[in-house]
Amino acid sequence: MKKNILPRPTEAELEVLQILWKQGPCTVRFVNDKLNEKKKVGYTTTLKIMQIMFEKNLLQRDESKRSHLYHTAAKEQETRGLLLDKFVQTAFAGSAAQLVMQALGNHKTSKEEIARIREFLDNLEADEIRG
Amino acid sequence: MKKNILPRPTEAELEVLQILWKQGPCTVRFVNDKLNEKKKVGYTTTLKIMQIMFEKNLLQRDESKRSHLYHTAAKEQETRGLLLDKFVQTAFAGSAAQLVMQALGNHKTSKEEIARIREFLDNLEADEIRG
DNA sequence: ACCAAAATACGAAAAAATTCGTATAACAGT
DNA sequence: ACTGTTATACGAATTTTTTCGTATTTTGGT
Repeated sequence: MKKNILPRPTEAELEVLQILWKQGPCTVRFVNDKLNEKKKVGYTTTLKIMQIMFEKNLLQRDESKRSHLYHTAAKEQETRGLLLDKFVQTAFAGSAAQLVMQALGNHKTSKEEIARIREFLDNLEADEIRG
Repeated sequence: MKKNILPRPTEAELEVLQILWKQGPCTVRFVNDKLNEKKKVGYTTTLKIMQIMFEKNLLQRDESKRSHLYHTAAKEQETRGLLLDKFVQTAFAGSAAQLVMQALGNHKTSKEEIARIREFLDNLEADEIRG
């Protein structure tokens, strides 16, 4: 099966994706309202961004109703992975471990989160040993 | 003391920074050669980018010789931290722990790296308990 | 059927980022 | 001092991304 390689979203596009990830399928109106909670942005601007994302296949939409319902084309994890790869490359010279440590250092991480990360590492190593 | 808030570097600028981080102070020529190991890019293009970075105070330079020697204005860690913050915000909805786990999941991390991350977590928690 | 409200489509302006051409200055070797 | 090489400065073209104005369409209420 052919892996559909989607383009990396721009920053404005990412803001839209965040909303769709959180809320599920939305109308342009809804996304625009959400965006405006953070900064002023015109409706047609948001519309255009989402239309472009549709053309790029970053989004799909249900056109059966008047207000189209948009949803993401790729899984949240997939897109984040794509962005992460690029980011590790360009900002951390390819070293994921470096990034991880800096991330843990900067943002104060709670005990619970640290615990979850530990668990995660356990599983990782377990997998590694198996193959 | 006033914290000098530098702008977030663009992608092209980041490529330059990576080289300077790795090599220390460089001439434009050197940076351009390095860049060309990965992709074709004209000398004056690289020059221009670095001049802009100089104007933005992302870089400083020694002009005493004919070939100016450029070096980064901020510490590697500082810049990475800045980029990381933004990235966590826009791609991981502010959750550093999420980012960490995805980073560890995607890139196969070696046992040694995992061990170092564990140590890091130990220290983190120790610090947390103390203060 | 008509009108106001709200949606999409489209094109293009504006802003940001990247690329490069040309002019000019500095230097090295002869 | 002359000449070719290599550097910087500068401006502008190109490309990418973001923003929005205007036209048109759809719909719901009267």
